[in-house]
Amino acid sequence: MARAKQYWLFKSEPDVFSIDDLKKAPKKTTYWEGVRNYQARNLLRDDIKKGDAVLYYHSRVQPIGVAGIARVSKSGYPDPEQFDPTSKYQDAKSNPDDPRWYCVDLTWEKTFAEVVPLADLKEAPALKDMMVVQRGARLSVQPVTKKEFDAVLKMAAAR
DNA sequence: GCCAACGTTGGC
DNA sequence: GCCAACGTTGGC
Repeated sequence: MARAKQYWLFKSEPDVFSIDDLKKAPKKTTYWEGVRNYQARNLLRDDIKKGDAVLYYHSRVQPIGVAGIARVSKSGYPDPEQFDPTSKYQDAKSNPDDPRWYCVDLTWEKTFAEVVPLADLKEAPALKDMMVVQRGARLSVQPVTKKEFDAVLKMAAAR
């Protein structure tokens, strides 16, 4: 029985890994490593599944906002970097038999002609409950409703 | 670059 | 188990 597709928002700092970097990556795919927050980890491990749609959000660097769309191409699996001593994401306390951190694979799907800026998201009545517009929302992987997802697509198309 | 808000750590 | 101190995030 097919599970209903779900929607998410992934934050990234574009000077670290932008949506263009994702588009240029081999097979336009990367693994979303380095999430070291338990709430986000739980989503990656338990809830985010292959086929889910993702709003690709650029934080910190102007223009801040949703830059495009990506798709989850592999469901949650243990983040290999936690066991890599050369990685800055290594976590020596994580046990390979019971990994602490998870990642998913993300594939580029679409880059908007223009970033939909955070300021516009904040002004849209349909998005008033969206997590990313709330003050102090730091979760790097956030659930998004279908209604919110569609509203962002519409705003991107209207720009 | 600043700094407020947040999550995590660690002493007690 | 509390909570102060600390490190990080992220909008501005």
